Amino acid sequence: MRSERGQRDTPRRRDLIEIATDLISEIGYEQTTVRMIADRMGIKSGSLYSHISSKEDVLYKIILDVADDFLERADRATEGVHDPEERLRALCRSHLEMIRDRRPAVRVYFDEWRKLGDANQAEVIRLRERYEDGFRLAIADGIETKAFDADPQLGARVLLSTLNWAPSWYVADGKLSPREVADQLLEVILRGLYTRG
Amino acid sequence: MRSERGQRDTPRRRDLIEIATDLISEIGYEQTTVRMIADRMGIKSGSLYSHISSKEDVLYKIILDVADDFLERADRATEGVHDPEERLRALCRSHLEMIRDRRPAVRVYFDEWRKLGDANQAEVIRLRERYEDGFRLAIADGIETKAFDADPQLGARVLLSTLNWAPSWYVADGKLSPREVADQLLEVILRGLYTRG
DNA sequence: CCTACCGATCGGTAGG
DNA sequence: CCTACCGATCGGTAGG
Repeated sequence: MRSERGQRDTPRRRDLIEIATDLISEIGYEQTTVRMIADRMGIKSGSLYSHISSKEDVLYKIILDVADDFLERADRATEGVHDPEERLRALCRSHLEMIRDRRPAVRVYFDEWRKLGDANQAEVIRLRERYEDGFRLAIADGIETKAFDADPQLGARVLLSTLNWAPSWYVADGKLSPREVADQLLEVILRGLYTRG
Repeated sequence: MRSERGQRDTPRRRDLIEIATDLISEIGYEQTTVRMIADRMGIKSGSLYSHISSKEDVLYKIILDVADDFLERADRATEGVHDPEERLRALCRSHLEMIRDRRPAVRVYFDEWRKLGDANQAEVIRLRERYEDGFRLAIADGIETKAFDADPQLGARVLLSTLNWAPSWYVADGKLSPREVADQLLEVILRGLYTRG
């Protein structure tokens, strides 16, 4: 039962995860060695294994945490918001805020999830689907209330593609806030979805 | 001078590149070993080096070729087309055709370009920028001729994000042709860019 | 294209 | 958390 110690959430383990997140986001999961992580922690590589059970465990922890955070933020942002357009706006803002707040972890989430084993990968996909369904539902609702007019799948595809690609173009340099960017983005996309009539 | 032999474009070398493309697209660059490539060619791993000079050379060849192909197809597709909207339509169709025709190589292009060394990476970025500029120019032209009304950067961002993310959602399963998908996509995005007046 | 091998490095473990 | 190490595997080379 001693291996359970490695799974508990201790401050030292959190350090490890944060250091690993930075490294993996910079040079990739495969190129990040357990020795690099240990070096930055100021310990020997063998000592890592009193905090973790394997290298993949670290990756899984990082990615799962991002998936959860995306979902939690989305839930909080849309709490009590019923208008479909306002829901979409809140979801987009929340998404961009997440990128702003946790850029390295978000990069790992998008770039490295394929490196997980099959079971872990399946869980991440499940969470991502649940997250994206929030967007799809808001768009479908918008169409039902006759505010939008378009293939809901197509509209969701355009919006989610733009958001999923956002780590490549959205730099939180202080010039534009997540709120402003989300509003600009939705101005174009919603106008495209609105019925002409 | 003997190492030059490894750089020439021979049928055997083309086999190697194709096999490597499939492997890398399936399991990633790092996980693909020179021994796996050699196995699929039916030779020993050491013998690979009469065709290539290094593993990264293979990756660079694959990615550079995709970047070139994207550009060539775009040039051909827009030859003599002057209307901005028609140019955009041709560019989108060409992009989706490329994904349909060369999916594994395209995946390597999008997923693995960061694994290249700095110099090679810079060249790939240069070509990608040139490719994307074709889209940006068409949108800017559309705005200048008063057909579109929006921040050209924003419109290009939405369109290019959707296209760059397309390997994740566009499956050429025979149901929808690149032409049909491009038209549907542009219907939403262009409507979003069109001025209300 | 093969045999035979290289130095380096990898993730991970045993036993303090 | 350390020392000391493990078997495995990596990309690549020499010399046919």
